[in-house]
Amino acid sequence: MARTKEFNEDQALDKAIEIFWHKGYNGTSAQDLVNHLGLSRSSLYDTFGDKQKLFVKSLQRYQQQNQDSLKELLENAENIKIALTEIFKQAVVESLQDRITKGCFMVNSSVELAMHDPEIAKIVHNNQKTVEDIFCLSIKKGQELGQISDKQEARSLARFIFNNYSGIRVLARAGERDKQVYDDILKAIFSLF
Amino acid sequence: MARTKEFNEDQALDKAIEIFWHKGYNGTSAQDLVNHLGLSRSSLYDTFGDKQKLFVKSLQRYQQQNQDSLKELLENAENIKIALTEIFKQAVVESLQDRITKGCFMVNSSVELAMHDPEIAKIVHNNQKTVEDIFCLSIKKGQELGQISDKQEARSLARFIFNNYSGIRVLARAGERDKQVYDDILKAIFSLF
DNA sequence: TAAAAAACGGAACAATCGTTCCTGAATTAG
DNA sequence: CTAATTCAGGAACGATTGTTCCGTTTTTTA
Repeated sequence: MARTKEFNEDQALDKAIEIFWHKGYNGTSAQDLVNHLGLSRSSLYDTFGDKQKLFVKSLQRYQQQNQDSLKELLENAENIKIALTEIFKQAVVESLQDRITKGCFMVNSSVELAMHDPEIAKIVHNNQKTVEDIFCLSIKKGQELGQISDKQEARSLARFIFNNYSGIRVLARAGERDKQVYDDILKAIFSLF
Repeated sequence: MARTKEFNEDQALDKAIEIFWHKGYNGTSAQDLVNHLGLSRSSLYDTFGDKQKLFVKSLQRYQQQNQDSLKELLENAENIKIALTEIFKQAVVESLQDRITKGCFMVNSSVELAMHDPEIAKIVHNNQKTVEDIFCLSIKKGQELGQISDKQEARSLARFIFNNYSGIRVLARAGERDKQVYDDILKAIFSLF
């Protein structure tokens, strides 16, 4: 009876992620969304409700994507320590090649919105806990395998890793383009493992 | 001949820092500024030009205040390593007692604006360089005094410290209130020194 | 073919945005 | 006292904000 949906909702969400990530929530106007998603105003509002709902969906999708790839990367790793360094090196590569420096969508949203929007705060906290747990489990495994020093508790190391990941993403968002700066930080971080 | 200025410009700037810090640039309206600074719309615009100029002046003042106190703290320290841990412990205390979690005004501004406002980007980069240098000099001194391990280069450690400071401020901004989380991070950081 | 739904384009909404301008009162120094 | 300047208050500016609504076209399936 009815016409079938033409655009893929997830593809639209990926577009939304891009522009929210780049410009932030307050910096992105409804017109920006229309232009970037390639949808009409009406379709956009019919499909996603309003700007805030669209943002929340975008952030949740981003979170899921990142957690999945992180999990996969660490679970399939032969050497946990090497895998962790690879994750950071990858973040550095992205930061350097990013012509429009976007940083991390989750970090950006934390800073901009967590404080004023309880729904965003919930997502941020959930992300923090989940990522921390992923790190912690892997580090424990690495310690059992003798790949990572067990001088420090796994939980402490996981939180430490998470903290430095945030820091690096802020650095990238601030526009740092000197590879040496990142390399210095990475050197210090992984001298601990 | 003329009436003298009644309000102190620096006091007004301190008020501006407060609200910009709390709400961000885009989140702070002209009306917010009028209410919080206690100035009339006209006085505000006569004195500071426009919103962007006021923001820049606020951020510059914040930067100066922080760099001064950081410099003083480290220069007067007997033991550099202890002084560094004190700086971080202080940041944790502030993060925990901050009922409205503000994080760090400089970090917040980096994330929100550095990418879209070249003037802010300049301030952010200048701050990064300056703070890094302050850390680096002190760490060198600490290494010469045998208070800090010289296994790592001072420059690398300075950048590492800066990175973790950013991370912690993001964590605070995101609303983290569990002291154990901060303590775990600090423990890991300073096991390196 | 007819009904149902999807999508578009665009007009229109009230609200808020940053900013400018004007008036009038307050205060100062000559 | 007078001229100059600083404030407050508020009206008003055009622009932009997020959002709603309507009319039309397109596509689908029963």
